[in-house]
Amino acid sequence: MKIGAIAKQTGLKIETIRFYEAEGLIEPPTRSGGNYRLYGQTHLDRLSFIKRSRDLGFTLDQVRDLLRLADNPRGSCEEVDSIVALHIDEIDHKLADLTALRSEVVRWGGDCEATTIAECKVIDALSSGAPGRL
Amino acid sequence: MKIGAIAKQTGLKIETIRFYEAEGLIEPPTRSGGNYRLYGQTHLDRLSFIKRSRDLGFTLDQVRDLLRLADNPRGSCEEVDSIVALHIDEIDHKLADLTALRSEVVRWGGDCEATTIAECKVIDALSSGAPGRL
DNA sequence: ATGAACCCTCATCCTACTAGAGGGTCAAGG
DNA sequence: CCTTGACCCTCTAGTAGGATGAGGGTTCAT
Repeated sequence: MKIGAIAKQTGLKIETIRFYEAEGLIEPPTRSGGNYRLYGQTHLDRLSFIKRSRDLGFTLDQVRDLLRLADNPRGSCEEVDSIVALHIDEIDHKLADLTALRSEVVRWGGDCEATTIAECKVIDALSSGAPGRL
Repeated sequence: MKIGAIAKQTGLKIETIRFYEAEGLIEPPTRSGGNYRLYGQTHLDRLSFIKRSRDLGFTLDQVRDLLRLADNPRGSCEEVDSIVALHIDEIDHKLADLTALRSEVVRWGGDCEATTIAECKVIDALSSGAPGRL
């Protein structure tokens, strides 16, 4: 299959697939007479793996590690578990940060009823370094 | 004050301040005989404004807009309100995404008890496009 | 044979900085 | 007077993870 077809099947963009090839995440596929990339099931599997991992928020470096581990069926899955655990930790941190952030933003700008900038609470808060736990 | 001093006062890095100058977010300051940047209260205020806005998660473009609005005290603060409301929306979306993501990751990797890759649930899920609403 | 749809490479851009090379300035100590 | 160290300068390039566009070639149906 050509790159457009595999892009549709995996849900990746064409450019992204070429980017992954340049990054060494997938093997360069064979080429047709007209120099088109031709993919098979192996590539489809690998690209789907990458797509799913990315959708789950793993970085490309983490995906690289997961691929390396997946390529070695006899290996221990300890390392996989630790990558996942780390990722969950990262997500939890981001969630906490975002939640705190939201309440700050709401607190600062949530019910500004001024009409001009001169009276605007938000601008005021940003300007004066108003009280805040930030 | 020199750039190092204002960096300490604002909590910004020196390079970041120079970057903001190059980006046009602040006026180029006067220079000393030795070509050092010399800042005053105006710069301190503006840089603090930027720092606080960034800490609240506004993009540089949003900060640019907020600065422009803040510079015009007679203007309406409607636009400020809409920037803030939009930002809260964005945060809410990210929160929802991250929450969904977390439960997916936990579901896929939360209690893998395998010892080898061949049996590892996580790798399996990533490889086979296992059930999931993702 | 021509037009549309597809593909190619290569270069540049995006956010918001960060890091490093290679040098200049300035005040204090010896 | 000289050196040392802290500070500053400009300029370039790099980061993640692609997106976008220019300028072309290929394939296939009509």
